[in-house]
Amino acid sequence: MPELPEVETLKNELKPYVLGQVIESVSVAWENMVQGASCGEFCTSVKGRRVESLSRRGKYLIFNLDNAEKLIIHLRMSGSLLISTNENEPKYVRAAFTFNNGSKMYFCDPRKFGKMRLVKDGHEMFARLGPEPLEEDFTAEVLRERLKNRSIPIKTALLDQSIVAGVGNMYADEALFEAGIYPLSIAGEISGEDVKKLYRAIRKVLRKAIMDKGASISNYFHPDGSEGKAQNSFKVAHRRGENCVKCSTPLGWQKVRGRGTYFCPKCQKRAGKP
DNA sequence: CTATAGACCTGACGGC
DNA sequence: TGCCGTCAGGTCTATA
Repeated sequence: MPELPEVETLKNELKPYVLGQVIESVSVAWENMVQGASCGEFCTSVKGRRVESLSRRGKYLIFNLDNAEKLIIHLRMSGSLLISTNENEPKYVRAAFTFNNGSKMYFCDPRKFGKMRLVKDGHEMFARLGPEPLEEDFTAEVLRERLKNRSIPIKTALLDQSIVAGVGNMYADEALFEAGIYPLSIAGEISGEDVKKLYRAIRKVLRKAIMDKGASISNYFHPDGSEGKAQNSFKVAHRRGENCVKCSTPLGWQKVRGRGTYFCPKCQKRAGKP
């Protein structure tokens, strides 16, 4: 489920359940999801810590703990965090946190790609992440500079977290459609005008998705079991076989560096050199 | 340094 | 029904 809008929504929706709570215990069913320490060390260190605040960096969800350590969770492809206040346990539970009010937070993940780790404050975990696309310091000029001299497809560049943090496969496709840019355009060859369009498109698409509380596809649910509706506004992503909302041309699909890519072959022109 | 396959995992779905 | 191939919202690693 996780791209920036989904993680941002998750952060907001988890707050009422976890802020101020003390983690009484942790159990881990899939040990490979713990990084940076052994499973036992991880559980021992987390136990007894109070959650002071939640934050987000790129697609990482951060639990700021009362001892200045941070519990960092990445949901990767199929992870979700579910809150339960009763005995019902969801499917695919890979780790479970029990809070002092009796509620539980389940880290569910069918594909077992999700990761979590505990880091000290000031850890350089995020050193290589690019700018936050919704922050003020991310400008069209910054984007242009980061795409300069790159000979990779723009679709691939948008997925590179060191260029911009938080954009994933769905919102990369949506942003490129919004900007009218062909996904295989070479990143470094895109004109200044088109980079501006792309910059605006990225922010527009992400903001809209956050207002819609993220996308719920592939059985993803919010912590309380509700669903987001961002997918209902998708114009190209996951719309294989449908027609373009602007020009009615059948949408295209192809793999770009291994990732399924949806686009309109008519509206999205190759940017820069022909 | 940059760029690209491969690896990590499981489930759902379409075709035969 | 079963089997097989493809696809799924991500990122790390090894290799040119």
